Amino acid sequence: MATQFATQPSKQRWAEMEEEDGEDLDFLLPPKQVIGPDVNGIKKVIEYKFNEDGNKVKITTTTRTRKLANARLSKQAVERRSWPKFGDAVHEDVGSRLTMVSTEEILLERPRAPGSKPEEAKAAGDPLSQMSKGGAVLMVCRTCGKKGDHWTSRCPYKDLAQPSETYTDKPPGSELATAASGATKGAYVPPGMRGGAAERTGSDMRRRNDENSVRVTNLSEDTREPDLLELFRPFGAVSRVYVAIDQKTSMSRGFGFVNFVNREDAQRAINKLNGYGYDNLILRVEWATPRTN
DNA sequence: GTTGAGCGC
Repeated sequence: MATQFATQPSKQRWAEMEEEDGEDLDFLLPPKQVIGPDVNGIKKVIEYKFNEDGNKVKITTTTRTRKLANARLSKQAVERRSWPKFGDAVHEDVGSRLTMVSTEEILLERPRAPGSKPEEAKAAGDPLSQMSKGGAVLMVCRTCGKKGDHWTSRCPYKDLAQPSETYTDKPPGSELATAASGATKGAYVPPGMRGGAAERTGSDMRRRNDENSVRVTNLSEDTREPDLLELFRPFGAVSRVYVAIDQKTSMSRGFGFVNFVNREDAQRAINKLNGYGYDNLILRVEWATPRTN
């Protein structure tokens, strides 16, 4: 090759010619042909090109024009186009095609965007304090301030008294005590947890927190521990949140546990959140049986 | 249908 160039410097290889002067060779090709569009909207374009090897190639492109797309509309759709215009388009010609672009601002927020929860929880500290947060959303619960999850009327916390934080601030006969005792019926209470909390002595209350363990099942697979904490925190001090993770797939197994410092808070959470729709699923919230090891 | 990890004298 090198010697070729040396003896015949003006002669170039095909490949090089095509790269550098390819456009100039187009005159060697037959002209581009356009056929149609026919009655069906089919349009054919026949072109000729040189391929990589320098050979002439015929390229046929078949396209459908918009006319065909219209022709394929249902008869009803076509008929609708002849209807008189109404509304803002009332002054338009019958045959005119008018597309209205809404200027209304519609803000959509993914209610549970991945990773949004922990920061939000950290920043707000408490879901109840999120009420003061600004921002345009479609749905903001006026009771708990949670956005995009439920309306005020569906809020699981809506008729909930302030969560109890300590053991000593609950006078007997208060709304809290009433709610706790009234809600007990129907729900399974493990033997170790039976009996009113008010009757408990100081030593009973110093039980391990695991005793106030609440099992949450039917969680959506993208529910994480911060989400559970956010969901259960309004009922009272939460000592532990756990979401079971499949070791193989590292996906949620759809259940978890929440431990409350106070048993009665756990009971109220069970009463309020069992059967509560969360992420399109109906939660099951019950007392957890002690873990077996 | 659905009930947790890991520690290791």
